[in-house]
Amino acid sequence: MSLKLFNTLSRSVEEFVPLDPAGRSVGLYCCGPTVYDFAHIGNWRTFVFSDLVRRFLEFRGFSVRHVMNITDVEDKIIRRVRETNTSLREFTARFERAFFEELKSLNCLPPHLTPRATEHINEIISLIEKLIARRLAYQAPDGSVYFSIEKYRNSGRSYGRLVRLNFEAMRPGQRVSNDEYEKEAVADFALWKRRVPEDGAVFWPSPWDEGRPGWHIECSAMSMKLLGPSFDLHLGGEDLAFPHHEDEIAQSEGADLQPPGQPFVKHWLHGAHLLVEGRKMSKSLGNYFTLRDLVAKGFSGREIRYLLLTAHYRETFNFTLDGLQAARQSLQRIDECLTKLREAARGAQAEPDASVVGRFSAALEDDLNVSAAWGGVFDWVRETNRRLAENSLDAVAAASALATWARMDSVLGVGAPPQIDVPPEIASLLQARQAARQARDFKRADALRAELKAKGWVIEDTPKGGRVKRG
RNA sequence: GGCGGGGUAGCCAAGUGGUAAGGCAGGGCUCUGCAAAAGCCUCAUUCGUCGGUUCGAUUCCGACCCUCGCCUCCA
Repeated sequence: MSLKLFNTLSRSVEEFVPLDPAGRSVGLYCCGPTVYDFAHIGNWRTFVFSDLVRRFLEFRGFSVRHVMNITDVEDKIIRRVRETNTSLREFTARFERAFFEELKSLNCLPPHLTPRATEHINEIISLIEKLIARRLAYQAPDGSVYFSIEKYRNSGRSYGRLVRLNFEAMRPGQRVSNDEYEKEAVADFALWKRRVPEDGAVFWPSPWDEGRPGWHIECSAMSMKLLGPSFDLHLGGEDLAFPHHEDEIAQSEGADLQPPGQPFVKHWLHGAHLLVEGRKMSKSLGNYFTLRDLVAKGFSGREIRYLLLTAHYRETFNFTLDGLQAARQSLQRIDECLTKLREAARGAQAEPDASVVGRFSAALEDDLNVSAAWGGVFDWVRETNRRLAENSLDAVAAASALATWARMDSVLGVGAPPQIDVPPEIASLLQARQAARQARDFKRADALRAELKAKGWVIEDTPKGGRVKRG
């Protein structure tokens, strides 16, 4: 079965066919963090979604080159650098480090390349030079360089392909008036912002005035440098479709570096936003969570990842603390099954169950229908538990089930439960209780049970004897 | 004003022109000395409202109600 993905360009689900004639290599670019603060749960939804795309492509046998930019120069960053009286690098390094740590705690595979905007100033400048040479960009009297959307449209290109734009009906928002530059048209956007005193030490020399890159240009410069002028997949949150991605297309295709007839990006994917506790996330509503906020509430990256992966990426998802609690229970159900399988497998090796993996894969091939994929996972868990309960799984069958999980989890990335070693002290208490029960000394047995519980271990009595697990 | 998502059980969430996946919670049961834990079973005559098309609509069409988002800070 072929892989189908929604493409924002066509607003329809399309078969994914890589540009690589061999059909094997895939270039994947995701808009990464702007490192001015800790990423919030909405940001993380997008990054977990990107990770799902990357993992599933690899699952399907593609060789993926995954690039994620780090935007480390931008208005908010500069303002905070000024306010905190630090250097740009010192300021951004802190959030960049936190970002990668948190990315890891959500079990997202690290992108192969994570270029920083500040380390690609030369590429940015040369891209702007190309646009000026093609007369699509101009230096305004204020010294900044802008991209002219009108000239771009007049050159036969279309602007507004990701979102339907009605230029006539466009009601200039308040933000436009806040953004007072001397550009020729309101819709024009900055490629290079001339240095102003508030920028402090944050500026670079350029063929124009000293200054810094505009917001969108770094993604064009870095993605084309690392993936080529035309590549397969570009991902980001839905809000980035306009203007960020629209402007990226304009800059990148305006520079005309693509082979004839080939687009800058073949396939655009946008992840929907999330609501938190049914409301749009905002600091004043108290429903603005960073990853560390949730960790402080006792939730693990694994639980958060699971919850973020339960809903389809194009649907607005309602992220709640109750949902996180439910996620914990759901994972426990999987963990129990896996733990029992490990006992039953006794280290045997076997191949995955092709029909279970096939159903799982088919669900994701259908525009990443992760909910349907989980449906298959839980049907499989139930069936496995049933066979485990009736003792009809031999070691090889159990090993096959474990291999089945491993295969699916290579995409899901929620992992197997950690193998818990029972300390000798606990094991001997358990043994003592078993002996007491055998001797029908229930008073002592109950006392030992209470003692174990006090030490944080819960006894699970089964027909085959007792087990303990962390309570 | 323009454009685009949504409204499916107590909560979260798939899905289909032919009678509603899955998870959590709830209920029942099994196991047990009693518990706990775990497991199994069960849980929507119905998919925002009203019309239309159809043998048949939750699904297609129309209208309406509600809700969320984008329209140059944004994941």
